[in-house]
Amino acid sequence: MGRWEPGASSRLREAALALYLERGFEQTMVADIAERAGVTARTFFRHFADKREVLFDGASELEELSVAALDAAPATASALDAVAAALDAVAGMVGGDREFARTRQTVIMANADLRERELIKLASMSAVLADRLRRRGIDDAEASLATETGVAVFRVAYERWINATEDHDLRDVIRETLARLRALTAAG
Amino acid sequence: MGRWEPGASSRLREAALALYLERGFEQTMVADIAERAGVTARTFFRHFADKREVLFDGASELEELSVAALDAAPATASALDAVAAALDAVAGMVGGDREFARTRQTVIMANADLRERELIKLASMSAVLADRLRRRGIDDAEASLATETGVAVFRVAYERWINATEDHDLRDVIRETLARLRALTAAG
DNA sequence: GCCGGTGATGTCATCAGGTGACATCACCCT
DNA sequence: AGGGTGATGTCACCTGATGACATCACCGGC
Repeated sequence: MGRWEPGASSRLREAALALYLERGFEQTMVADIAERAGVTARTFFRHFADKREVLFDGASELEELSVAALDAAPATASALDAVAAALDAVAGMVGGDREFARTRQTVIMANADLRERELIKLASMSAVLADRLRRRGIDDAEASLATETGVAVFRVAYERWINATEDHDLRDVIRETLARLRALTAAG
Repeated sequence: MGRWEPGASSRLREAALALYLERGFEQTMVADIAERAGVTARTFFRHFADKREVLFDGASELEELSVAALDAAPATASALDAVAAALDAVAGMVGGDREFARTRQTVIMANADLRERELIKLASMSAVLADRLRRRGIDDAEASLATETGVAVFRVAYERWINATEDHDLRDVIRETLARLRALTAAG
């Protein structure tokens, strides 16, 4: 398209991840990332809304994927089962490369701003999924409760999956965690 | 203490809330807040770590309160019941002034940065509570799952409470929501 | 009653994140 | 060949945030 090396986005993404990992998020300046990617700082902000977004720009695809999976769930499925289907789809996409997930998580967990961003992405997904549940005729509060709970399950499962010594399938960990939740709530 | 009017913190807090409500968070500059409070911008940052924190600085007290409530729960209580006790304590503190909660929520929901901060405060509380559960001998994953789920319940209940036409007791709404969660997970 | 310590504040300088406006240049299409 | 298009560079600027240092009222001891 332009006179420059193509793939500025990917180069910026890689440069940012590498630098965030090497010296930490705060210690990395946008100018550094841009320089390593061979562009100017202004160009960085044309590709990513802010310094954090470079680690989260896959979230919208993930959101679409999860919505599709939820919509594909049978109409007879319970609210929680529909959410489980969505989580399964997300896990299929995120659970492929555990090594990558681990380093990404290392970077994110090392910085509060990045943790905040991670949380709001999940919250956004929860909101979108809840909206789809409502369109299925599910009660307002019940829809929110189902997706918020589902996201809680995902969060716990994801962390377990990342920190486990053995390499399980993320989808299995999610299923186990969901079963555990059922036991937990039944016990009371 | 000083030669100036005392209570700079509260004045800054009030000024900030008022301005965030009047013209929005982003449109409000720290200099404006400081001016309305009769101090300089530099002083604002001595009282609050950043522009958002002025709306969340009660969180640490809330965290301590919740921990105390959880620790006070009987040793025989289930993980979820202990978390419920903590939520009950939190609700007792934030559930007092619904009008204030509503305006505060209006400000927060109008801005993504503020929503992020809100999320991480709850996540932090979840992490702290999970740690206390672990000290009770509760399994690692189970502890996280219980507190994350509890926070999910709180979030949904809080929103319902704020948007309800009638003025219920937040603690009751939480109890109802928790009961609903049990039904939801049992149904699957 | 004076006197130095203390703590909150003011002042100044500076940096980093982020944005708008405009110029530039390769590529494509006609 | 020439104009349109889109990505980039360049420049100016604002705002959030922080460090260093000065200042001044209050407090306790002498």
